[in-house]
Amino acid sequence: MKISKEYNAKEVEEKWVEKWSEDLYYFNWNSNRPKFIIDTPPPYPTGSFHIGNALNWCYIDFIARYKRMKGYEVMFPQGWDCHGLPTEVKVEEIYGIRKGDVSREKFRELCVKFTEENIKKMRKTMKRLAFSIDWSREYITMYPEYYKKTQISFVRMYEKGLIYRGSHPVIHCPRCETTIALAEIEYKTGKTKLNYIRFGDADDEVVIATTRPELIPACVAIAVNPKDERYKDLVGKSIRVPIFNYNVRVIADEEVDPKFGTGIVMICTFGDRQDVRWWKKHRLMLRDILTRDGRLNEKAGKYKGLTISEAREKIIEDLKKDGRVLKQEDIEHKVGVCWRCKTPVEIVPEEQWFVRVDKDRILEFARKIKWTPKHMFLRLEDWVKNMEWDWVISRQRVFATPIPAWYCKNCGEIIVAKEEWLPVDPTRDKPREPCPKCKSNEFEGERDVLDTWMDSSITPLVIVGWPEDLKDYPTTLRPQGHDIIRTWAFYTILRSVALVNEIPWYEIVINGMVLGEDGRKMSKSLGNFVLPEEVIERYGADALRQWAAIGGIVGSDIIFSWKEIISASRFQQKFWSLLRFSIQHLKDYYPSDEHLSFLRDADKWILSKLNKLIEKVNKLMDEYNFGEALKEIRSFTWYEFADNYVELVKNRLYSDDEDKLGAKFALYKVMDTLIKLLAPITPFLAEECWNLFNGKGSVHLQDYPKSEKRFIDDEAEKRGEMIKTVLEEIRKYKHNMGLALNARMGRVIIFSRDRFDLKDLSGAINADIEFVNELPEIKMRVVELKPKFKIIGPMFKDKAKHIIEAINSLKDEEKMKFIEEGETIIKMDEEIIVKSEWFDVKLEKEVEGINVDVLEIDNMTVLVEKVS
RNA sequence: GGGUCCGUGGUCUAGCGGUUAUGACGUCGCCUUGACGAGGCGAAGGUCCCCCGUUCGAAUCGGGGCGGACCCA
Repeated sequence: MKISKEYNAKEVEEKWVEKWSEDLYYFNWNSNRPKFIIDTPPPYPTGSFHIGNALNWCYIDFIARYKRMKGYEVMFPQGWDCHGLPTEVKVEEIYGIRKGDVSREKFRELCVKFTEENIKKMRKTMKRLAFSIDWSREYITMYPEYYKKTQISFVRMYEKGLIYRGSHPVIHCPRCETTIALAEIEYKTGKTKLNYIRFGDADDEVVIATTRPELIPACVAIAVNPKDERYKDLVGKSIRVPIFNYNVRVIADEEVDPKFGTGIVMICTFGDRQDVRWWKKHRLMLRDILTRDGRLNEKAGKYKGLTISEAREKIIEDLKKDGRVLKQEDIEHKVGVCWRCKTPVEIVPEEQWFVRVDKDRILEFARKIKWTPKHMFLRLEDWVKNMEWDWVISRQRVFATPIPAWYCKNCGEIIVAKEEWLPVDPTRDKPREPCPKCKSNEFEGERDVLDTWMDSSITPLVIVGWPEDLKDYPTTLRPQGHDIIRTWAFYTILRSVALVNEIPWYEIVINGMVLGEDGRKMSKSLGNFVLPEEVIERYGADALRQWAAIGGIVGSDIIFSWKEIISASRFQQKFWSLLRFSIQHLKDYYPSDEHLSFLRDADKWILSKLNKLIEKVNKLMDEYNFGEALKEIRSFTWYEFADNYVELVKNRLYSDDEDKLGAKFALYKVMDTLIKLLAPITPFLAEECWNLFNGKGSVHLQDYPKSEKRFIDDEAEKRGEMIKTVLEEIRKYKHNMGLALNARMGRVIIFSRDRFDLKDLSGAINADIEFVNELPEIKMRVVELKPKFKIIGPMFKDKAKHIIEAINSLKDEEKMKFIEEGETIIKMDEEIIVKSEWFDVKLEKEVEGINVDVLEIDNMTVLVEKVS
């Protein structure tokens, strides 16, 4: 068979994408193998599988493929978290409509269609990247069979009293016109003005400082710090609110910062979360002045209908006319914005659905999960401990799972659907029973829908058969990014505890974010954005996968780097060349233990190193340290196997000697092993090589290599290392002498106490080599005595320095005597016997009378006869 | 302001009590050697952010700075 000289990654990969059968990765509940179930992230179907997703999925796939080869029945499912604002926003954009312009059904339909197209695109990229997903288990949260489960989870939690309807201030996005969760806020720094505004009348004037003058009509109290001497007398007084002419009380609270502004603050319903805290604590009244599309309402009097920023200008203007604005300072402040549309959010009082958050219980369960890396648990802990509010799950949108509830028109009773009624859309369907309280049949369907996290926080349950048939729980592993610990990880733990009183997974592995080549977050606006498709087009999927493995450790952010991609693809070329070489020599060869007797030092050396490599790689893969694992594989392949072993045995392989069987045996073992070790990381390269090398089945169905003790041989390794060292030194020598590396050279004489196999070495350097015991004509001089601190340090502690100084100050002939006799006596406070074995000795040797070059290699002296 | 992670040749990175401080990319020189010129062989290049301490010995441990990233107020 003709094998092309160049490895064409694109061609090979596209071939295997076509050829691989999808059932290669089907999960079977009936298998006897131990189960390994991965709760994979259902991405949001944006239509583009970006490089950050790719990193995450590479890690998952490394684990899935590795565990499969290790004998596990691996479930690698794939879902899509479809619902939510971004799609609604996108659909509104595409069709130039607002959600209210068409019927709910029509709007939902448009969203579904849009999402389906996006999923199709992303699926294609994922297949091209060789992710070993079981596509037969794909779930799509916007379809009734899935959202029915979301609704069941809602009903069950409602029945347990874990979901309730209540009135509470919530975060509201005026652009999206919906409530959002605390976790969905982002903070942005911006400049604003701090306004000093005079409240009250002539006899009791109060100057407050605020960044939000438009909220003056929502002012319900004025607060000062109780320790603030300046305002002692103010507390308890009633002060008039300017323009709106009603009175509010002055209260005292420790949380007022006396250093901010004037130290007097107005409390509004609601300017920020601190206002909410004060409002609750002091049982203040409520003045809700905002409409849900971000305008002021009738409570704001003449400012009714103005947007927040219009109102701010107008009110300041009016206050100025009245001489009530004393000062305006520019300040930096952080403002909470909607993480989807970046509009500043407001806090408004609302009737909403909430999920109770039992912080202690969630943390108790979260602690039972094994976190990789460990410190990521702290992020969750930090978040949970600082939570003040329950989780708001109702949203005023359309494209989401409907809340299965109605309100009785007659008596106002809340009717939550029975499980057997699900799925339902209460805006269309009716309850199947009359109102249990008043027997009325008139209902108002709930128009609010569920937070998308309600869909995606039950994935570990859904993939193992809940609610019909929960087969195996907790699942094994959750892989995800650190950006969604406070959302997805947190919600999933909460829901698992609430629904089945269990942790959702035994382990959670957190991956980092991908940064652009400039080290900043990858984003289109920064121009450092790279698409996986672009990398695949230029260097192939395996190269991208190698980058993912090697670029960083799990948990830390990783910088995208074309250099890494290039060096990955070079490694593939190198491996390909090795494969071609091996195949050429291994035609019709199959390893047999009968060939063990033909193993020479070089063979034993590489086999020993190979088996140690297997041990290391297994351990590293178990720890999800893919980078180290791949580095070990690469450096063994390149620096031990290719550069040295192959060079050493070439001569034997091209000869007719029977001991070429030893070389073939080792060559076969090494290639067979390396292909399998690489399979989880570069599945295409491995499959192509396996197909040419072995021809039987898929490499992905093979067992992962296990280290064979019988090949681990430290003595052989030592001899091999000596051979390798001599080879390298002679290469260097030839290079310095301007000789071609394969040029015939003069006789080589090695003076050494150790003996090793010279046959392959002789072939590799193209020279005759022999050992000698005595080289009487050599004169030796001690050049350096390098102390072995590991020995001397602990033995002599602080005296070590003096002993070393004493030894180094010996005269040349005394040093020589010290080496020959093996010890000497140093006089300090007492006499100390110092052994020469505590030092690394560097000798210089000179030869008289022969025309040779002398090489010092470790403990050997190598003479190279000069040929003129 | 709080928490977490991190500062190692030009760039990125490994090492986390004793190494000649790892490797990649880049740079320079030599070589078309029977797997590989998108290759091979070799070389140059480092105050391991700064200061103080622990120790016989610190890139590595402790303390304090300085700087960066992320998460949260």
